[in-house]
Amino acid sequence: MVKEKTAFVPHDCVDCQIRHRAVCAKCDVTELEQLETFKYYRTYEAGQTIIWSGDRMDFVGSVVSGIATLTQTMEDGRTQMVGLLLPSDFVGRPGRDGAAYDVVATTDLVMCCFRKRPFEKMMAQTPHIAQRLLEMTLDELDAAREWMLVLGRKTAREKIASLLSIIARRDATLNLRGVDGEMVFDLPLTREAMADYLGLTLETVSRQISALKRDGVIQLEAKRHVTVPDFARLMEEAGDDSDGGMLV
Amino acid sequence: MVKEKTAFVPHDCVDCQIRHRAVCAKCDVTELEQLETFKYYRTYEAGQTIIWSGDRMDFVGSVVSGIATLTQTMEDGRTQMVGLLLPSDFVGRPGRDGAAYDVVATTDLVMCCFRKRPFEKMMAQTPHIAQRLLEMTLDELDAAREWMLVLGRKTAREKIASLLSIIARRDATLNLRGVDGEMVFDLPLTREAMADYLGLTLETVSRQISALKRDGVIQLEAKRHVTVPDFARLMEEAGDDSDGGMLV
DNA sequence: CACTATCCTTGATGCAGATCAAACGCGCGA
DNA sequence: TCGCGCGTTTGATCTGCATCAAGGATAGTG
Repeated sequence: MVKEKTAFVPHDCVDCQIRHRAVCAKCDVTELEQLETFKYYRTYEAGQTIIWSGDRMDFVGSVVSGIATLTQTMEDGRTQMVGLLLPSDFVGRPGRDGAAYDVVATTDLVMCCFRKRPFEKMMAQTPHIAQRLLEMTLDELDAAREWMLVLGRKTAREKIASLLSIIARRDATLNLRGVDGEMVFDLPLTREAMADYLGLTLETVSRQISALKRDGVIQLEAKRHVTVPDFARLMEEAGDDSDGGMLV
Repeated sequence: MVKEKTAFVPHDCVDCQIRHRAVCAKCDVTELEQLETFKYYRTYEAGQTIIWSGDRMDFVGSVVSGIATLTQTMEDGRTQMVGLLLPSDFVGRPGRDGAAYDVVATTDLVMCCFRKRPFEKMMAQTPHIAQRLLEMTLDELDAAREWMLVLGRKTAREKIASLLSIIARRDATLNLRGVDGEMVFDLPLTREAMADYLGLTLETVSRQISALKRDGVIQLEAKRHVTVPDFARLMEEAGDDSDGGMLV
């Protein structure tokens, strides 16, 4: 891991990269100005825990850049990832003081934080914020339910293919590319993190990735760099119907 | 199944049983009156499908009485339950036209429906509704994530114990009883539905229930009537920490 | 009353994925 | 340059749950 300080530029909301997708997406200029009065930025290094489950939270916020995971852990150490936080995703729950999950940065990460009390107060008065947060939460709920099908009913191979197709699709949207033909991207997760996401062991993840590679569904270089020659094929392997099951 | 018509009394919002927990919980009298202009009731029989995945939805609504399930199905027939709808739970997603899941009544059921367009329009103008829906959606998201841990990391025995403890706890809150010592309730689901919830086969569900009975964790009469002599013991079997992991 | 349909239980067997174990490759610091 | 640590791969073996198969209990029906 390169340890030089990531260049970090706190910025105005007006030219924020995640502005159109984050909680503040619907806010007008006045509302943004109000938000900025209790806004601050924080950076985290790859591997750093951002929030411990059970901790008191005094902020909520959005991921600006980087990737974080949301995980639950049982007493005996079994862990399950329950969410993957990408740029623009929201962290924290207005109206609740304790954190329900561990949040860990898997890459260097920048968060746009809002002090919790003022944010809650503003949310009560600003329908735009509550409305946007509702949309985002409904999307997350759909994603969680999609994931329940993966966890409950798919085979190890299908699970891996599902994860790859999600990452590929997300990466494509983020970079404004289409979802067809050849796709190339980097895995943002270790084998262990993938296992935690999929309810598998890291050995099984490794084996199934090797199998998909052997069968020509994917190619990979340097363990993390993936090429999908035929996305439809990957979708088939995931057990999804061809259109990706995306709803409007 | 007794086929006589369930007595059904459509009623005013003011004396509605689920009023304080449903989407309309925060509405004042004026808002309730407005809601009533595009409200109607529908009844369904046990086993009836309320909504087919992919169908166009022209209403949203709340379960008034009875129980329904939310399920996803893969092309080859594998199914996963992704939600259990109890009285006061919300059905449908404002802003989306197609249904994402099958909704099936597992008992006779009454729904309070709102025509979708007027509801969406009112929601845009009535912060109370969007705020309440946000709270409810956040709760569902937490439940879904809790369930991801169950699906991804728990053993069959733990899964069954988890399901039983959820039903027991929910039943206790519904009937204003405490969560300690002996608890008695009826299973609202068939073995097959439990299997679909837990990502198991119905045979495994049956075996594990028998095992829990044999080990004295539960007693049961007539296949569906459950007595839990010691709730803490059940929680242990579920692999949860003793307090039930409930957050404020 | 037998007849049928559901729902449930129990048994025998097989297999997908967990577990245990070893070793590889690469970047980094000494 | 060597060696160490981490992420990863691969192999051997074990096991929890699925699968296949049969039969029991209960309620509704002709």
